Amino acid sequence: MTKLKRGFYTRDAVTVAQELLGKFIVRKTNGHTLTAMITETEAYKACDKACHAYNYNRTKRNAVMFNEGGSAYVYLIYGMYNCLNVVTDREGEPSAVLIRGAEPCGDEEYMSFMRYNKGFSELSSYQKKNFSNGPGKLCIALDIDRSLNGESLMGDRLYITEGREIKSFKTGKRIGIDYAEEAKDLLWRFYL
DNA sequence: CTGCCGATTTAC
DNA sequence: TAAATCGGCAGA
Repeated sequence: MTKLKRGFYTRDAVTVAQELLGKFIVRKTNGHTLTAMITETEAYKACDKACHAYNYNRTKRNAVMFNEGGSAYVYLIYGMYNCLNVVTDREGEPSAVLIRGAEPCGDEEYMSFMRYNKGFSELSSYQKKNFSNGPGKLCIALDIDRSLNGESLMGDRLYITEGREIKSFKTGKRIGIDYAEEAKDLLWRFYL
């Protein structure tokens, strides 16, 4: 599968969020190549109160969001979970796409041990259903943490490739941002 | 330095 | 339904 190039990422976050559906995340770690198909995304932009870089406010944490599109933004939430984002748009325009969910489709066995410390075939149907259907779960399965913050997606450790052809997708309000006032009703969540 | 709270998950 | 658990950030 072809690795996505810079030009894919240097566009508006909402566009990138929609087009990321069906693409494959590839993560190389400890000699393993883990793969998962993206099934759910959310867009975040500077004009949006739910965004870490709202109003172009720059902090130590969100610094990579100001980069040119094409790197990873990984942050810790609730003190214990990592969330993977894809930085989008041009340099100086802080925006990103949160990867909220993905379906395992390559080296499930290794991912299963990362997540549940047991083989994929031993998982209950409940565990399979909840394998990587949330941002924190996804990062556990793919062995992603803040050491990958700022990592180039054009590199070899973490990147995204062309994927499945998507005929249609659903749209909704973003999750967990009730504090964001008027921005909370934006339909910037996309899923299959 | 203090204190609040979050782009969540899981277990009770 | 609530606990777990800690870094980021604002305000003093």
